[in-house]
Amino acid sequence: MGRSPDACCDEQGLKKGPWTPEEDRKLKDYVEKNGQGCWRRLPNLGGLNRCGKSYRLRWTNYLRPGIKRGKFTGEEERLIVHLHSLHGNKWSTIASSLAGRTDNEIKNYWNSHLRKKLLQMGIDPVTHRPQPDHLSGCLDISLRLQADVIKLHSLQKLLLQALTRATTPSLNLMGLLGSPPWLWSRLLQTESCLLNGSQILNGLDGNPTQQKPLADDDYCRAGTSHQLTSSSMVLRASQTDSVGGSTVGSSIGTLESAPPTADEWNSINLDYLVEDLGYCLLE
DNA sequence: AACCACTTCAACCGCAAGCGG
DNA sequence: TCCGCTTGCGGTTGAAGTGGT
Repeated sequence: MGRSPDACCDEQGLKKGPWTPEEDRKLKDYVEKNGQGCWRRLPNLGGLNRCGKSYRLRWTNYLRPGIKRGKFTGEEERLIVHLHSLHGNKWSTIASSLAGRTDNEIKNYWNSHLRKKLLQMGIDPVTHRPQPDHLSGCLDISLRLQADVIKLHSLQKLLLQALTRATTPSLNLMGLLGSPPWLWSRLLQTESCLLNGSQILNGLDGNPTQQKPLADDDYCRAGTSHQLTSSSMVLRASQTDSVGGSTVGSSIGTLESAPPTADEWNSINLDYLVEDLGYCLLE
């Protein structure tokens, strides 16, 4: 299908390089009068002499109404990371979920900012999974920054909601997160009273729950385990916080634990949830 | 002030999909 | 079905900007 590479790009005499304000004005005037499309057939626009691709790119990435310029918000950043975990480098797909942002802008922002941020967290920006070599470093960072209790509370709430929804029989929470079962089991044991649902813990790893908090020894083992994942990193942070601060308990106590609908459950991406948690800890 | 290294991002390039003749 | 045109997408480039020495 198709044909060999676009011949127009090799044509001689077509202007390249940065657009001048005058060129922008002419292109904008033309599109506003005649509408977009058929870029290849655009006339010279009274002096403009560029490749059709150049017209389209300039219009869609810069001149089109509704383009949002400027710094990405934290919410936009998290959304991009989330969508990238779902769609990979499908920049146009990602851009369709961010009003006013172009695929090119998102791609640039990913390559210059977000990718590095994830690497800094020890998360592989391609797979969105932890890089084993960096896990211990992430632990230190996350624990240092957990002083931001309010932020942590809301994130912890999300995590606990997800755990609550894991009662859905067809799901295997352990398999989804890839965390060592003993770590999950221990965490859930200590949080069960807050969730008021210790029964949901039974059967997750096949072992009956025991109401026993994590010991320091467990943390040490977690920090040195090669199986440790970003999820357990975050869990450790939240666990420490919940043990040390009573306000966490009261906050979590208000959680609604109504069973989710199938759609609600399907919309949950636990990998993203965990990644997002760690991501916010680094903000 | 001059130089260098690094970062950012607008723009380009090659490719592939969609579509019509 | 085939062919060629047009558009859209994702990777890459390089000029401009920034910060450090």
